[in-house]
Amino acid sequence: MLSSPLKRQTMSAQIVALLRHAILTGELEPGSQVVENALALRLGASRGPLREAMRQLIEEGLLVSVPYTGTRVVDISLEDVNDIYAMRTCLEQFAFEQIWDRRSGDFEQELLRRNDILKKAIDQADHVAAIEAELDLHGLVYEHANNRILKNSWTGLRGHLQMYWAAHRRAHGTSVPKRESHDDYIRFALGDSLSAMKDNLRDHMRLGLETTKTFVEARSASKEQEHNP
Amino acid sequence: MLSSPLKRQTMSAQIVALLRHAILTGELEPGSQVVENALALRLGASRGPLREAMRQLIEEGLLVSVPYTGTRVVDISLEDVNDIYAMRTCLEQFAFEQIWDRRSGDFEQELLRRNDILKKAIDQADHVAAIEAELDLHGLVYEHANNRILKNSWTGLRGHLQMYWAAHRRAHGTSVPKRESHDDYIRFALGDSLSAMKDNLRDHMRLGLETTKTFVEARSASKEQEHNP
DNA sequence: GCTATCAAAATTGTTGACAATCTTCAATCT
DNA sequence: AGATTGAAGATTGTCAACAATTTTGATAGC
Repeated sequence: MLSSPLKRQTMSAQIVALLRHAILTGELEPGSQVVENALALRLGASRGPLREAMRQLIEEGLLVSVPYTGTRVVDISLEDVNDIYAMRTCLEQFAFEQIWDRRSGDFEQELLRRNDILKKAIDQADHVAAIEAELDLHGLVYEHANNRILKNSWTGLRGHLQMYWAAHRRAHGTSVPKRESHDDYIRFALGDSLSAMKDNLRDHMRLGLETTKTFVEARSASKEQEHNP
Repeated sequence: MLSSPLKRQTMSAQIVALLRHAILTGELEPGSQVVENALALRLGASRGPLREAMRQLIEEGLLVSVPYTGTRVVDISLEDVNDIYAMRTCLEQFAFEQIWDRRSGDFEQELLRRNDILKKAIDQADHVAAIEAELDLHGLVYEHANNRILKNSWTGLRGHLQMYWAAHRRAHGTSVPKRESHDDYIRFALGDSLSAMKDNLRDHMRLGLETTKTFVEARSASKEQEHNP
């Protein structure tokens, strides 16, 4: 087996991937402090590459830094939830506009495949996999839209959504998505009416927004109590 | 007067601002190589802060880097132009949707003010100022939309647009925007029909796209010749 | 003349030490 | 007690030297 990774990757790049994963899964909790020295030691790297990785994640909006005082994982906020879902509705509708007249058999096949993966994850009560599967399902239309900037925007939104959903799951062990929650989405995505698809999207997002919003509100309330015990 | 500088800015932050400005105005030409050692020396800083600044600009899409071989200012490309204008149309329409029912007198006043600034810059044939003024004019709706993520997306698009237009101006000294080019935009933005505004936006963008596209095509052709002399 | 090989140059990647800044907390003064 | 000061600690910012990698260009062999 010659398939060793060969290390052709720079250390910063590896750290970026590692840190991002840790943040998105909640291994590094939202709002928690990230200390360069400690983290560099734990990762067996020096502070230089670590700082570069952190700088990238800051730019992605996953970390926030105040000069000379510290860096933290971005905290969950109600404003951000609203902004994210509003943007997401806009961009996903746009993505469907872009691909609508050139949807291929490939697209249909892959869409169904990803829905299967989602259902399997839900059936096995694998919450983490279910979150990824749902995001992958929605990601397909962005991938097919053939617009690099749009895809990047989705990647950014996707990260924040994953973080929020993971926090939600940790707080109320319950699985976020229902098994049939995307059957309509699929049907309309493969159907004939673009405007019907857009309507479905708007409703789908409104539902997701409400769910996430109530969670964030509850969380903020309990955080409030922590400071006034 | 106690208002001394007081704003301790970190060196990286200053470099980011400086470099970004240099790229957007074309002082650092699209496609040109950026060498860390030389630049650090010229700026009187060390490579550490410079690398962090560059990392941020890479994430913004203004620089591209290949490990161990070099970093360059992002080059002008036809695909990007198409992507940028498509995204811009989508996002600016979305921004108008968001603000439409709560446009204030403040909004109107500021919109007219920015249009005046644009016209003055055009009258004085100050091309650089005109580019900034046009982008500032379009920026107003994003600022009022009250969505942090949307505003960030605009900032990213704005940067690339500025770079393209600046390159256009340098190539064909001619001023890009006409004096009355935004009178319709203003009229519809302050009018009663959101869908009319959206239509105007679509046309406005199509026009801009065509202009920028022909420039980029011409540029690519002449670049081609450079390699086959 | 063409290709393969290797050494040198150019460039970026990494490290550890040191400096600057902010925060905390205890001691002091009113 | 409450406010003020100052010193110590924690954390990030900066620097210069060194290592790793890729590219380039000259050279030898065919």
